[in-house]
Amino acid sequence: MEYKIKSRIWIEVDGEILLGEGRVQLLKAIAETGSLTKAAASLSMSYKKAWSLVDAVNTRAKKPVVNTSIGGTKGGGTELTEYGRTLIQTFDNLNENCWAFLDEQLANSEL
Amino acid sequence: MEYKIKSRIWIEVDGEILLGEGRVQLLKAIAETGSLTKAAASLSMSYKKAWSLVDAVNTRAKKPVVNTSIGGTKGGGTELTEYGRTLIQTFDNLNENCWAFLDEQLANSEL
DNA sequence: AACCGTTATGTAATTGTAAATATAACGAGA
DNA sequence: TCTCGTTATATTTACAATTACATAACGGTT
Repeated sequence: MEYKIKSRIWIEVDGEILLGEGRVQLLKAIAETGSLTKAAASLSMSYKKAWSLVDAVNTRAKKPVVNTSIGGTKGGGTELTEYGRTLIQTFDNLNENCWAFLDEQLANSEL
Repeated sequence: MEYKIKSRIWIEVDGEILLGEGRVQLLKAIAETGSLTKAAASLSMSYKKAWSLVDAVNTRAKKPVVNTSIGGTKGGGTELTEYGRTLIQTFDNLNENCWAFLDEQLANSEL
């Protein structure tokens, strides 16, 4: 019966989405699995969609966010760059700060 | 080329959406037109969708947000309650405070 | 040279959401 | 009592986003 305030944040570049919660989740799955295929599967997401999301992030960010390799013993793989990791870290920080801020704001309102 | 941070906020009750930006916009249109039909049209939204949104807000809020009347010379109409107006007002305040907070947060980050 | 798991990309199929359409009820005024 | 614009609701239609499927390329290893 209580009101709860929720939010979603995202970062844009040139009016297009660079990074949001879904993409961060995907990047985290890539960091864990080392593979875009496995990351997509772990999120029950089609490979095509996962690829499109990562491609969008990679081309719009100021620096590359992932390194990919094709072929070889393991078939290839996808790994986060150092910049990719700081991007995720910063996003998570912004998000948590935002939630705390909004909770406080709502508590101070008269609803 | 610069990163910009965006956000959307909404208020939930029992895990369901009570009020978000779209619903606030609709309530504002109702306040201006005095009619759900006209409000929907002014937002290029189907009447059915508009009605569903208003109904959801009205049934989940702690107090009614609109008063409706059917029939009569003007056919009827929909008007905001006092509580509806304060709800809108508070939502807009929360939203603007959130935007300002996030802009500041992003500026203080290293992205 | 053949194999394997992966990245990369296009096309067809599906499905879930939104819109369009139809219908009923209401009530003040002419 | 008839009209008119509105609220209220169900059903059908259309569309857009997502998934599913198919195919090619890659490069260590065997």
